[in-house]
Amino acid sequence: MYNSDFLLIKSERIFKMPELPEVETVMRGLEATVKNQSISRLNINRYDLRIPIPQDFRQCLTNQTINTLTRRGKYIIFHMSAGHVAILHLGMSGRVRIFKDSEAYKAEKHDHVVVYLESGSCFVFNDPRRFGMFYLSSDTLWYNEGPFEKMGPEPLDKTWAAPKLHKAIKTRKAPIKAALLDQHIVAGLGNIYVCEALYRSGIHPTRPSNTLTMPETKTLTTNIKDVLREAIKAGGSTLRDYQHTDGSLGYFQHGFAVYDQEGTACKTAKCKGRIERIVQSGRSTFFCPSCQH
DNA sequence: AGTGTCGCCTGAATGC
DNA sequence: TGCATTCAGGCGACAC
Repeated sequence: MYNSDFLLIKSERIFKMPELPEVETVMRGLEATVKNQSISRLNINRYDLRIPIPQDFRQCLTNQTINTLTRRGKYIIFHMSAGHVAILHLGMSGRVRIFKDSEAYKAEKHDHVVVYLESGSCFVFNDPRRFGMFYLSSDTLWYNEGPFEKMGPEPLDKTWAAPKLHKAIKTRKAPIKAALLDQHIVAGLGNIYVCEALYRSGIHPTRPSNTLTMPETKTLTTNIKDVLREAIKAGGSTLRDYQHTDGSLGYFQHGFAVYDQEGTACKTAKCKGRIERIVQSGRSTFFCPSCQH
């Protein structure tokens, strides 16, 4: 049955966790519902996320207006009228559900925060693993606090290009895979898009960061931007689809070239390689040993 | 300061 | 069938 008052923003599969494109998609999906809306009521079902929800969260936000949303790295920033910001991170398993009519809201396991708006809509933050966070800061201070204080540049920013990345990694001995996951070097990348970008660039994930040449770094920055833009585009089309379905679609209708593709044939033309999985600092890395050097 | 490891947490998948 | 084990990983804390 057509169900237009339920919009689901989530990862289709457990291993698809939110990285920059997913967070951007969630933010865009929320925007129309929350922009310039006053919060009439707010339910907090549990405070004990890994980073606890502050005790005054409800009091600080009730009857305040959400002016705008922005994104920084993997965080969504709710800019409130009275100078607060509420900062949301989806962690590993965080999801947001939106109900155009809050009467249609049905509680689910792990619904930690439910925000009711004056329009009659509501949205829900659900996070089974509780690795996410939802906390408060001030509109003038948040940018220089906590995870944002030393956070690296936005990869989709026009000013982020090869020279910046090269400067940041040229003294690093750590594998390029680890460097790209480091939010101090560049913001918003996670395991999936790092694997995909390195694959497209033909760069081996174990390469010490300081061995990347400027041309390789240029290829890498271009591919990082491309892979993120494509994912955001796919997320956007999925969002539109969601409004006419029961939420059975995921963010992406296409798969990944290497991520979770261990043992499959490399998709590069003429390459006879098979995708391998290795573990780097406790995380899976997927790559083609034949065309990544 | 840079680098690596651990713990947090739940649910899906796997093993016996 | 049922119970135990393994695995997934962003981020902060910590050790070296």
